[in-house]
Amino acid sequence: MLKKLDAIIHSELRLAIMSLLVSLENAEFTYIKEKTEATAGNLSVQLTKLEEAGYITINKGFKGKMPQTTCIITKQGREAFEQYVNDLKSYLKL
Amino acid sequence: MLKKLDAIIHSELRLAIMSLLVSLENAEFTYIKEKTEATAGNLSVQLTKLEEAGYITINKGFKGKMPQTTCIITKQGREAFEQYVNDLKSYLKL
DNA sequence: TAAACTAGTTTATAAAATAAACCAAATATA
DNA sequence: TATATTTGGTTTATTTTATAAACTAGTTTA
Repeated sequence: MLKKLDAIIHSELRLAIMSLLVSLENAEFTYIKEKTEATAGNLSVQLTKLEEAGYITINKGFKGKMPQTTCIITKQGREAFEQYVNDLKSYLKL
Repeated sequence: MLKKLDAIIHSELRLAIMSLLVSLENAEFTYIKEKTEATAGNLSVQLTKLEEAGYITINKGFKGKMPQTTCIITKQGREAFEQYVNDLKSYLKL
């Protein structure tokens, strides 16, 4: 009856990250931090988990002289997110 | 922007329990266990947490000679569930 | 040049989920 | 009629996860 929810996505902060990334070409670490109001440490950890799951790719570069981390959702990540939303609907009767 | 999700409800098993209870007058422990495919131990713990949060009431009695635990969602629980669904929608853009 | 700030990562701690072990009573089986 | 086995749970221990704190490396500003 109830589908198992993707645990990688279900975590609140990772869900927030994914929901930002699905509708964005790419997003900077600092932007995600601002939008989610997460601490840098927590964000760093959760981004790494999403990357390890293959749901996002993390790009490190520089903006001027300052380091800059940008994130992009992968095809796999987009699909997983859609699947998660569908699974969740069965819980919420949406 | 993103509302904080109710942590009590967000847990996968508790979400499954709540989603069952919102559309049922009451449900037996064994019924919930069957539907959610949770272990008895995990279910026991999560039901207690929902009760402590004031989201359900747990009733202990007997069905014939066997012990029987039944759960009912409270008004507060119903409201919290509705709030959770609304908050979640902002994450999922539903 | 020292203080404060930016952009993070790593590590330690707290909280949560889950599993394993246990218990009491009922029922089925040899 | 003993004795397994099953039912319906609870309690406790273990694992996993989330979060916070501490740290690094470099930059900007006073």
